[in-house]
Amino acid sequence: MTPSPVSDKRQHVVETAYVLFKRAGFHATGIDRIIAEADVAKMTMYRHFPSKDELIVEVLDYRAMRFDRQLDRLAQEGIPPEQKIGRIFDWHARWFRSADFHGCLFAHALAEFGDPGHPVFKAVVRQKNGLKRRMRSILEEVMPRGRAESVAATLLMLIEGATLLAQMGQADAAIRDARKAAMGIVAASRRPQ
Amino acid sequence: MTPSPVSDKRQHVVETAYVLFKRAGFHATGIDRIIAEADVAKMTMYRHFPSKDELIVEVLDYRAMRFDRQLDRLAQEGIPPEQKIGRIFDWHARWFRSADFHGCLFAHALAEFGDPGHPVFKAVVRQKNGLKRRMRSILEEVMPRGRAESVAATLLMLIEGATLLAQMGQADAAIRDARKAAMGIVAASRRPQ
DNA sequence: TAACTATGAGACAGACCTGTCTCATCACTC
DNA sequence: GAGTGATGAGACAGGTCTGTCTCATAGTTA
Repeated sequence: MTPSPVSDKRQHVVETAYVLFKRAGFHATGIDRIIAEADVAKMTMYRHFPSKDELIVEVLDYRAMRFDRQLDRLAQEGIPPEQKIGRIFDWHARWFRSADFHGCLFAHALAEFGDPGHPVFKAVVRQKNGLKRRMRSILEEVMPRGRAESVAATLLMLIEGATLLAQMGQADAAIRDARKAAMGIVAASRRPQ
Repeated sequence: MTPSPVSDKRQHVVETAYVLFKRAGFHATGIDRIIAEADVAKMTMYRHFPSKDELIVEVLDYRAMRFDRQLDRLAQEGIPPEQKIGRIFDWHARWFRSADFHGCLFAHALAEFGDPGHPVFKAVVRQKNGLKRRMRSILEEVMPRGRAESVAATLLMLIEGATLLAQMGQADAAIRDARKAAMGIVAASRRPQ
C-alpha cells in the first residue's frame, strides 16, 4: 500500500496532540509525551513540524476546520435566522455534555500565548472571528450590517462565557441562560417582517 | 525597624509573581524568574510557600480580594440596581483600557489547571462565583431570587466573553455591546415598580 | 538489484524546571 | 554579650524540556 501522498503519520500526530493539549494544556504537554502517545519516533514528528509552536498552530487550525464543517452541516437553507442561531447554541449544549469536554482549546491557547504577535495567538483570533462572521452573516438577513455585527459580537460573548461556566461545572444552566438571552437580543434587533 | 509581624517579603513575592503570571502564564513562569524579579532568595520563597502551586493559589486569592474591595467601593447605597450593575461594567471598561491588561488571570488559570480537584481550579471557581453572587444580590432588589440567579449568570457570561474579546484587541466594541445587552436583560426582567 | 523515501530507535546536548540543603549574615531582644 | 529569627547566596539533585544527530530498517520504485 502506498501511504497517502500527505503522510497519515502527520495527521495522526496532530490528532494525538490535540487530545493531550486539551486535557493538560500546551506547556504542560511535552513532545516526549506526544510521540509516546502517538507511537511515533521523535524525528518523524520533527520532520513534519519544525517546532512545537508550529504543531500547536496546526492543531488549532485543524480543530477550527472541523468546527466550521460541523456548523456548516447545521446550516440549512430556508429556515429563519433565529433557528440558525438556535442551532449553534444547541451544538454548544451538546458539546458541553460530551464526555471529554475540557473547555475551549482556543481560549486556553490565548491564556498560554498572550503575545499578539505569536502565531498561536493569531490562530485563535482567526477562529473566534470566523465564528463571529458566521453569525453576523446569518443576522444580516434580518438586520442592517452594523447592527448584525454588534449582535454577533454579543452572541459570541455569551457563547464564550457559557463555555467558561460550563468548564466550571455549570454547563446546563449556562447554555440555557445564554440561549435565552441570545434569542431575546436577536428578537429585539430584528427588522420587522 | 521591626518588620511587620507577617513578613512583607511574603507579600512582595505575591505581587511580583502576580505580574509575571499575568504576562507569561503559570507554567511558563519559573520560580527562578520570580525570585530574581522579586530580588529574594529562593529559600525565602520556599519558607513562605511550600510549593509553586500554593503560591499560585495565594496570588489568585490576593487578586480576588483586591477585586472585591474595588467593587465594594463602587457600591453605593440608594442608587438603583441598573446603575450598580452599570458601574461594574464601567469598571471592566477601565480595566480593558489599562496599560498592562492581559486578559483575566482566573480564566487563564482555569486553562492551565483544568482538573476540578486542583486547588487552583477551586480558587478560580470561588472568584467567579463571588462575582456572580454579588450581581445576584444586587438584582434581588428588583426581581425574584431564581430570576436574579439566571440574570446574574447571563451578565457574568457577558463579562467573561467581553474580557476574552478585549484580549483579542476588541475591547471598546466588546464592553459597549456587552453593557448594552446587560442593560436590556436587566430591564426586561425587572419587577415593575 | 539499486535507489529512494519514510520511519524507527535512541543517544545526546544544553537549557530549564522544582525543591532541598548548607552556611553566613544581619537585626533585634533579652 | 548571647540568643533568636528572618534572610541571603548559591550549590546541588533529579527530573524534564526542546531540538539535533546518527544509524538501522522497511517498503516502494525504477
